[in-house]
Amino acid sequence: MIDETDRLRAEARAAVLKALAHATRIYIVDVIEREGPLCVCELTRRIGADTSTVSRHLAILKGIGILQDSKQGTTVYYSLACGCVADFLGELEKVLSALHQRELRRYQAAVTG
Amino acid sequence: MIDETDRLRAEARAAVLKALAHATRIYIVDVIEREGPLCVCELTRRIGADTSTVSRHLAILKGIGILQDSKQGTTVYYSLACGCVADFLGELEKVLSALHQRELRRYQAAVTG
DNA sequence: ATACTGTTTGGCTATATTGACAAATTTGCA
DNA sequence: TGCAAATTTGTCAATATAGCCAAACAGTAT
Repeated sequence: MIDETDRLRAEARAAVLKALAHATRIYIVDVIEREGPLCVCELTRRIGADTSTVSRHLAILKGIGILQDSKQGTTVYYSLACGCVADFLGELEKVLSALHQRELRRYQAAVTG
Repeated sequence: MIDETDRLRAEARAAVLKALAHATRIYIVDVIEREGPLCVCELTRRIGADTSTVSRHLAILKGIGILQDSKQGTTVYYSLACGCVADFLGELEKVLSALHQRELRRYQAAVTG
């Protein structure tokens, strides 16, 4: 049976991945990483969903510790809680392009017969 | 509104993250990365779930292109389809420990008052 | 106090995910 | 041919997730 340490590690990793595993949330992290802190209303404008929906996505990212918030008046700005996320996104992008390469090769092979 | 390119990138990233965002699946990838190709029955033994459940998790990972399979008799061995996954797991681990550090500091701050 | 803006939360429906069991499939072998 | 082992697939119930609307909440200014 699976080792207890391995199981706990798998669950911790899965929790972080789950927090990021949504197009809206990964977009939020990406755009904040590129442009710096943004408020809920600005993110809502860009995403085009209900404010409440965006707020809930932000709460998830804050909950896991990836984002932090700071209030200025009625406006809440969200920013990255740790720089490590940028490297993570970089590796994710590498995985993505590797998978894409494989996809292309498989397609070539299928066409070539 | 959100840029079309950004939206597509976010969805592609989310798809990969979703495939990995489950304790059982991230465990599977991790153990195969450490020990090499393993068959469904061996993985089932370690995970302790129904064979059909494990098989479905494997199908998800194969579907996104992270794993590949090869049949030997009635046995199916699953292996990593690309080495890039190891680096990805490494960065994930860094994120995790950074979040853990923050957690600790927050705890310290709470105790110290 | 009232009104206004920005944000979060309650409540609900719709959809997706997970996991087990049973049944079907594939392959090897007597 | 027929049995056994390994794996996949059909089906379904339980649970989780996502989204919206409406309502509550927090600041700011009139």
